[in-house]
Amino acid sequence: MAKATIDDVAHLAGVSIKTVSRVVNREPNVRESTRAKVEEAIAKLNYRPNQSARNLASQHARLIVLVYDDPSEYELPSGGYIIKLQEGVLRACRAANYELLIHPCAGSSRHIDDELASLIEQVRPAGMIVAAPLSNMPRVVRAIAQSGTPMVRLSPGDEKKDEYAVSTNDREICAAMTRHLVSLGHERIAFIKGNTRHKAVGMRYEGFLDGLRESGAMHDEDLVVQGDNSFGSGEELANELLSMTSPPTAIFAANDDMAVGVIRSADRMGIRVPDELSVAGFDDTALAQQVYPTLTTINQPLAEMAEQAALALIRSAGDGVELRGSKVVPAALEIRESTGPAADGK
Amino acid sequence: MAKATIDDVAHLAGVSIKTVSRVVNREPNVRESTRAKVEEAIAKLNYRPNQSARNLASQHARLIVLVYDDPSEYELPSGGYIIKLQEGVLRACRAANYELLIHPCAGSSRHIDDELASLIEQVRPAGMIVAAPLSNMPRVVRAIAQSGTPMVRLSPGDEKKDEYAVSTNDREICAAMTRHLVSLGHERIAFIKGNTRHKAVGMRYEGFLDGLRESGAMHDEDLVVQGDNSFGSGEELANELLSMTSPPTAIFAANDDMAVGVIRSADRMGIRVPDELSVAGFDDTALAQQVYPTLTTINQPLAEMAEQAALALIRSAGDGVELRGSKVVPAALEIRESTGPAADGK
DNA sequence: GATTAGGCTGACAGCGCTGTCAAACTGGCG
DNA sequence: CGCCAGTTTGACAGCGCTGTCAGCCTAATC
Repeated sequence: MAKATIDDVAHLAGVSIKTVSRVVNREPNVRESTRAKVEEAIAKLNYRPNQSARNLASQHARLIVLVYDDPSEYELPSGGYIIKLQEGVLRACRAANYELLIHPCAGSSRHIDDELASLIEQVRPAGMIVAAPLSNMPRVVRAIAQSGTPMVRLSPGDEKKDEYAVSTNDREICAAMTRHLVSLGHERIAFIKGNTRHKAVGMRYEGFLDGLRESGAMHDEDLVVQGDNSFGSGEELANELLSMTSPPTAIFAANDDMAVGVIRSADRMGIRVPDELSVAGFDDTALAQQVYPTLTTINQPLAEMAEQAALALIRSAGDGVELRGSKVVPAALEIRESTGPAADGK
Repeated sequence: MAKATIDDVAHLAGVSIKTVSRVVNREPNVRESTRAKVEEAIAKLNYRPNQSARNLASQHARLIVLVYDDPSEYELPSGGYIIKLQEGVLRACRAANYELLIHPCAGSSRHIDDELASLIEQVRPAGMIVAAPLSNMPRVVRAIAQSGTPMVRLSPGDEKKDEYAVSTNDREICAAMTRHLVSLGHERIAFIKGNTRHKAVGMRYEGFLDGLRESGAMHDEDLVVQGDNSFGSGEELANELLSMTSPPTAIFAANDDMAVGVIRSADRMGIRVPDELSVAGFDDTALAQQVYPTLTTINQPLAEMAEQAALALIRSAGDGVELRGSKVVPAALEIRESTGPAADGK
């Protein structure tokens, strides 16, 4: 019942441990008949290589680390963002038989670089995936880069040539959403900006401006307000916007939580959505389909992005080719009930 | 710049590597002056022990594995359940300098025991935390137990004496919620049962019955329906319940998602909550505070439960004492806007 | 001063695997 | 048949740490 080691397998198959190692690692130059013998022995003994030993000998673990800003500190309790990232990474890991270590850490901490260096030296992962907003922080990126561990940044907002990054087309898709609102007849469209810790979130506002420009719509500075990504801020800012003498007929929020806050505010003020007010968000969180009316939003392909990141890391660990360049996974509009034609006669 | 090893430290401090190992592992029997010398050397070289080597030598990793049923298969996209579990485990890990490996797996898979055995043999974690509903599955529990890895089960519903489990008082707290509804004057209270994959969820219905009995209220079988934990099922079942000739004045759903479905249904049917209908849920997900009206629910202390589980595992890894018995972390009522006095004259 | 218990330290053998390198074998060709 | 290049295999030295055990040193005791 004691777990079999490579020696047991070698013995049973009548070969050296090195040959067993070759078979296990699918290395070339093993005769077919030998391979078969070894595989039979492996099956018979139910042998499974000890990762720690492999890691020690090969200097890196079959492990991917996902680091992200500790959500308990500031973020929405929904955690949908993180779950989706994990889901994508796990999809890639499962196929390649890698495991996933998650390591949220306080982006604001002064010792974050030390913490990461320590983590890396301790587990020596095959690669690190750094989620926004950590991926925007030079100290974080530098700490990992210095260790020589392959890294891919998610939505960094500022790709450098010598690194690999995966992002989405925040700006373009927000322009598209804006054009959609304009095409519904909205002339006074408000925008609630998000927390700019995520640089990509900043791009959403740029996209909004692009969309206005592209569709020849008016831009009113008074209709742009600054939120903090929270449900509460959306609610509060909507209260203000909707109390204006000439209120907007559509509100586009930089994320779903704020958009849902807007709907809640409208609900309390007796303003019907979408009849009197159109609301659009960004993220397509679970919430978007659970509110009433369901929220028109933008589906950020977080899981796919994370999967691409993991895939790149695994590939690079396999062939040793250095990561470089970047990849854009496009987002998509999700038109639901919360947007509709602008009210007439306004 | 090459990473320092234990030999480098031993050399610099003028002691043997074993002594360095003692200092690093806080073992007793090291003279204070020696300890200081070693610590100085460690600091100077910025030495960090290589986990893989430690793992290999000590036969287990400073790693806790959290396994749960793969949510992408059937569960709500919110993932709040998982995030909370992770949060709790991470809290404990951070303090003890452990890392967290997450491993969702398909509970329905025929090879799940093999998958887990393989995982365990490969990473040799210090312990495993098994979340519901996996923690109810004999095959899963047996596979882990056989490996000899310390394990704690979360909400297993059926503690065995020789294992450690952490759960909450589902039944008692549901009785309390029911009494609360009765005390508000409700006489026709419906209950939407949840998916019984989670045995603990089954206890919620028992608690409902207890509460009815304890407060001397009537029990009407027709008001008990079977949901599947999803938002959609809550909505659908509420449609039916509220269309009855003598509809309930309160609906208690076995989880928040279904409760929110109920609110949505009422909203669509023009039934005011809580004026005409009280709604209660269970879980206190993020959603509960974001719906309108905010949802009265039960705060299941998932993060605390997970933290206790991890703490127990870490403790056991430290002192080698076997885990045994079980721990109950009590839940709490969260009374919000969705419940109120029963409508008069009904 | 001799003896002894106990605190402190170090030598050394692994843990189970991979990487390196040399040896053995193979088949094709002159 | 001998030779060569290419393929297949194995011996062995680590990877960096922990566990075991023996030895040393100290101080307390008689």
